[in-house]
Amino acid sequence: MLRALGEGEWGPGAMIPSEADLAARFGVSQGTVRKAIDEMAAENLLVRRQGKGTFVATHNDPRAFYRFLRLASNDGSVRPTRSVPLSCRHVAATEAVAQALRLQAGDAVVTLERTLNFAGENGEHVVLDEIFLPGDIFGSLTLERLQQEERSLYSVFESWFGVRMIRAEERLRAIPANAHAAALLVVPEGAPLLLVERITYTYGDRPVEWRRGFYNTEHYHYFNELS
Amino acid sequence: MLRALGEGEWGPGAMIPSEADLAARFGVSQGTVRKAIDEMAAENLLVRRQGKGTFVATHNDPRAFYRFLRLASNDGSVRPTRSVPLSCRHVAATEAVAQALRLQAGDAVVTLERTLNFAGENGEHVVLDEIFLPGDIFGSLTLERLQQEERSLYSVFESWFGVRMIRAEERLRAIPANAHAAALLVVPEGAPLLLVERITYTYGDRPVEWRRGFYNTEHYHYFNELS
DNA sequence: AAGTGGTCTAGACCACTCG
DNA sequence: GAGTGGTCTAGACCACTTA
Repeated sequence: MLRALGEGEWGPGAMIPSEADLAARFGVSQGTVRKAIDEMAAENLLVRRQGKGTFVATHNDPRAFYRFLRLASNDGSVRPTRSVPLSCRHVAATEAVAQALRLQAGDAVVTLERTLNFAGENGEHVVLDEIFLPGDIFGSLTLERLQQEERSLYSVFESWFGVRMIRAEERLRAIPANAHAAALLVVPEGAPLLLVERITYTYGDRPVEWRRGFYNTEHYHYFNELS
Repeated sequence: MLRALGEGEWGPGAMIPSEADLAARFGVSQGTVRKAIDEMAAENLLVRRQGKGTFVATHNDPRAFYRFLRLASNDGSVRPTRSVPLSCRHVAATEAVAQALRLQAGDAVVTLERTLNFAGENGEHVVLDEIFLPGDIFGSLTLERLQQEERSLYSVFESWFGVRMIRAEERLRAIPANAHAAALLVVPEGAPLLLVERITYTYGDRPVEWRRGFYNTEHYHYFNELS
């Protein structure tokens, strides 16, 4: 019911009409609108704020900056992260990339490399990300533009390309570090790394990002809640 | 409101009173009861079944047998698992165990080792679990009794000790296989393994299990949904 | 004070299950 | 057909935010 509207009518961060207005517009009662909004809020599509209104979820909100980052320090300390872009190239999709992004092999793809840094005594690089994005949307991405950004990648993607990341699926494995990752993460070649493969979806379950993250889990870990 | 009741009044798998009965009992309307039940169902404490009733969640239900197991085959195939108990010893809690289970170092603890097997061509052992349980609850656990069981561990714990696992926190790291794990999982010593540390909680956020799972992620992976 | 979401009510009707 | 959860209504009142 409201899903179709959520896809275009109100931009990220915008306030949607009040429950009473929506009820009148759709010819249902306020309680019904309320329930629909509740469901979308449970899916992190909307954010309610009492006394203010209901807003379209956005990665530009500091509260949601690291919504998809499940990394925490082993000793419980919380440090700010910094993303360091390394490369940004325009290539043709390999079979694997095409399958993940539901493209044809050979289609235009933007591939991006970056490390995640945690501030602190040693300031080590903890994550190396290889990111693949469909070229038809992200074709104008360049390393220079990224290097001038302080915000999170998803925040940038949202501002520049209007792509809101809604949900993601991750697959985790333990693998030996290859030479490239070992050099960037400053670990011996062959050292165990946590490989986090992520496919990120936007509205309509369209995959818009494939990401392979190499995590050095010596001082950090991936956390998860099960219920 | 209903939480206090959920802790003892109705057993696992039992049907709770109808929404109308509960409304009368607490002097609120059916809609309010409904909302409370909705919230508990969202936390997997209750299970609703239209036309039948609302039931207390249980690990004995086939639908929930592997609620906490986030392991899937890389090729998408689904195979039944088999748990092979290896040892069951009564020991004194080390510092690490005591902290995880909120006990004092030296308190009685039951430690259990088992592998998880996936049926199939090769029938390999994919997971080695080291499980630590508070001795005051699980003191009567023995290897012999476990070996005669076909059900999941949590299902057994629920039947034998009345302990329902409600939620869990997991921390994941990549580590090199030690000699013990390498032998049981049939991988070279030092091969990368996924270490999944889990603390499992029962009602009242009481930790009742600490588990260290060593996952061989060559043909399987840990999956997760982010939203 | 006006507008927002948050909670609750009392009742209606529907969809599903089972004897 | 009786009993269950599933959905919806129209309205009341409360808590929070902002001007």
